[in-house]
Amino acid sequence: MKDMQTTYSPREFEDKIYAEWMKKGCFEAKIDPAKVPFTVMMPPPNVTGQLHIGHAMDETMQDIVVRFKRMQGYSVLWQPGVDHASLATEHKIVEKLREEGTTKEELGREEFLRRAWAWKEQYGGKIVEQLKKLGCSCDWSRLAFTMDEKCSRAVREAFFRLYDAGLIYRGSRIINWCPDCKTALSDEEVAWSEDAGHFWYFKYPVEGSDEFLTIATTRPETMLGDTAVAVNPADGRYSALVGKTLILPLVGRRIPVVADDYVDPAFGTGAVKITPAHDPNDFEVGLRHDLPVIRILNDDGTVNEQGGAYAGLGRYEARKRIVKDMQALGLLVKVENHTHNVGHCHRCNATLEPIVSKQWFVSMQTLAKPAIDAVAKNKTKFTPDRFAKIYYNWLENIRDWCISRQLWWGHRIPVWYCAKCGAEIVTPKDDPTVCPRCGCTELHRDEDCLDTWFSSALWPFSTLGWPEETPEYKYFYPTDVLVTGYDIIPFWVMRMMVSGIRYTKKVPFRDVLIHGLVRDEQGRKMSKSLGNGIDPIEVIEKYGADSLRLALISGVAPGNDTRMSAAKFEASRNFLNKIWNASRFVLMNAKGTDVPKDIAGMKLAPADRWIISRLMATIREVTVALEKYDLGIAADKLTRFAWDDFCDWYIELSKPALYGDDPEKKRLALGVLMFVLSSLLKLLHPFAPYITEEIYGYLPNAEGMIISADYPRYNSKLAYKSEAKAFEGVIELIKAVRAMKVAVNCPPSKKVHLFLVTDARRLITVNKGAILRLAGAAEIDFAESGSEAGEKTVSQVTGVAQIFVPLGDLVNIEEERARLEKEIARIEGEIARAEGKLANRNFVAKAPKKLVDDEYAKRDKYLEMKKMVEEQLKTLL
RNA sequence: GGGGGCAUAGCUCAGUUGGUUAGAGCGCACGCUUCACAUGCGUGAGGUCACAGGUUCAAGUCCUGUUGUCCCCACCA
Repeated sequence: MKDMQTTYSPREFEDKIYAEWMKKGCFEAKIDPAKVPFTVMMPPPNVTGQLHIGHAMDETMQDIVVRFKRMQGYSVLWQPGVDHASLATEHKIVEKLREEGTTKEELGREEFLRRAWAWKEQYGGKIVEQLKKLGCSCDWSRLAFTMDEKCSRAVREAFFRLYDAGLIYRGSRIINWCPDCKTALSDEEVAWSEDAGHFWYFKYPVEGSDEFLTIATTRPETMLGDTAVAVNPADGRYSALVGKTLILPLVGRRIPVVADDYVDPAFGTGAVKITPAHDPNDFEVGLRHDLPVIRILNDDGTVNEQGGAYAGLGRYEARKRIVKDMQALGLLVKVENHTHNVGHCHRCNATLEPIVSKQWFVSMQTLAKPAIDAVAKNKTKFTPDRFAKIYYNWLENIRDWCISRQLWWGHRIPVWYCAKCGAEIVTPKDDPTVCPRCGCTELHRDEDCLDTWFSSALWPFSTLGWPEETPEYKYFYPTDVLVTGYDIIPFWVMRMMVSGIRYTKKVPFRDVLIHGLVRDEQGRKMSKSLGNGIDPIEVIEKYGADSLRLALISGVAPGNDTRMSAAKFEASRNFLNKIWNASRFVLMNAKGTDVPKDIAGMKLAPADRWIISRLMATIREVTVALEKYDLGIAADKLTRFAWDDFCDWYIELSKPALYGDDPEKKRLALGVLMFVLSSLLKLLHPFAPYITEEIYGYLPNAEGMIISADYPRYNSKLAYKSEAKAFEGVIELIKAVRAMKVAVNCPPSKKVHLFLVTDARRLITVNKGAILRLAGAAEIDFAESGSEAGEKTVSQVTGVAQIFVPLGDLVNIEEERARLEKEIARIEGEIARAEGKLANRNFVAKAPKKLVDDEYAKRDKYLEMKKMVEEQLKTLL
């Protein structure tokens, strides 16, 4: 066995260890009837995507839970996969085609798709390699893709079932149209921003009079499609005009003035031009008043033939010309600056146009109800539970979901139209060839694709083979926990719940663990335009994957956003370096000593029992925290135990035995060190899999790999509560001596002589070596009183002993007296606080007895301490 | 307009069903080449837990309100 290197250098072993895990099939999910399954579905990253820091956090959280459960003995499936991301991917390919000087239309659908698949094969899946670097322990042999055969079948089946139930329909509605991507977007895909714009006031002449009606608009070009002007029925200013006819300027169309509650009399002029084809509210008004719908824009955002003289102009050019022309006619009243919310394409950021268009929709209301109930009845629980409110909020106000996209990369809508009779044909499996209504064989398939989220919504079961009742599906479904960010609750969580319940009659997951966003050092969102993103792969190269993982979950409360910076990676790296060196220390000394099998049967010293007691407490705390998905708390408890208790105290406490000449004591100390170290490594493994696996490999006779080890379990026989508490007295004593030395400027290297007045002579004698070493003392004498230490002494009262240190000329009597007076003041404060509480009759009567007793004991302890310090002070007068 | 988050040490944040003296990391001060580790060790300074009420024997924690701040939804043309 080679020795460990002096510093933690993750690059030396991380890749090697991952390769070993893969080689041994450590992540493979097995259907094992003897075990309880535990299933997690990885939110599939975009196939063309790069791992960003947000993914890294999401995947780290999943990996921690999954490794924990695997070690606990569950049969774990962590299902990985990637998403075809229809719009994002098609956008990239179109860009590339543009660079080559061609377009998708020129290539044609078939050739375009051939290119897209080739591109996916070449550039896709890079993210899989990045996930491996992070240490993700998913079952790669089951890697799924939302467009693979399995998932495509599920999509087809799901579409058929909804269509068959009348829950999918095709209709003309106002949708969000991206003129650059030339596709519809769902409401959820719209990115809103406050943009500076203008408010143009136009006069529309009233037919057969000299009057005008003034309206205000932010999009003058849409006037080409106006088919009415609306006013509020209660608005006295305009009541005479209701029912009259206006002449739409520039176009000459006769349009009515209608009364509708939708109009806010206090906003603008109180009169609204109505363009049913290009505004969702206007569309509704149009339906109520039976107005014509005149679409004036082409798919690319240019004005169509309805625009008369403006036909062919781009939307902004048309706007300019119309304003100019209105002004020329004297119909422009005024222009105001106006900032308003404008929708943008989440992919290309182009300003969206609301356009009336024939699209496919899923009616959501009936589907939403069971999904709401499932959470209300706790069949699925959100962690933290406040996110259930957000979920309800969405589902209770749900609108129909536009699922058609004018794209080619994706699941083509499985609807055929008969060329002869126009019948719509939808089948669950095979493509139809004959119209069932008229027998015609000329069928045309719908040109459009489904929204990517339609297939993502099926992810928890499509990956398991649904609609087939595969063994995987039966064993691993429903899944246990879904881990994702709060930003995709509406896109994904909600839709998985809806589809899962609809198709499988079961909730797709029992828990939803929601996390926040990773922000930059200044709390800003990371974005390409700001260039403030942190590349997780760079972090891994510099600090190691384990450091990255720890940094991402430490000090973060569930669901909260977190800021990342180099300081955090360094802190984690420093901690892991500490673990590395502590392990190195133990293993260097252990030289083949095995981890003892029966720790309780050994003759343990007080310090041993203390560290084992602390270990047990930590096991319990960490396990409880992990079961509640409190990853930040779990990591904190582990860090405190590892660094403070084990490294700073126990290792130092064990040195006298290790370096002493009693082989039995040495053997015992090594046994405890090995036991605690191996337990610690296991506890830490879900958080920092690489370093723990690497160190585990250095343990003598370590059976296999740490990944397959059992997670440590709390053992009440090893709790040693009262003994551990007693030993805290020794720690307190050591700390007191150190502080005394600092207070009187005694150099640490100068060993002092301790005189102790104490009842705990046995405890101190047993731990004498450790006390001498850690407190920086040369000798300990027990005394009946401080005077035995001489005239000039520094003293301190602790719970276990009264400490006297003769420090000769080093002691400045004045300073020491001041120090003691300060100490008395502190003690008096404590006494006053305790007595105040005890003077409260209600406290004594109503608080739990233990608390009251503790308070009495505390008061008495401080009264005693005060007496002792006062006596000491007298000797200095 | 509707909903939600946050407000705790100089900075970034924890604080697990209300219960000892409110914690960590970084920073700061002083001191340490102690044979695992200076990516370290020891000691310390630093907090009226945003504000005002309330519930309770007991509130950083629960309730109400106020202020500040951030986010999501809605989208007044």
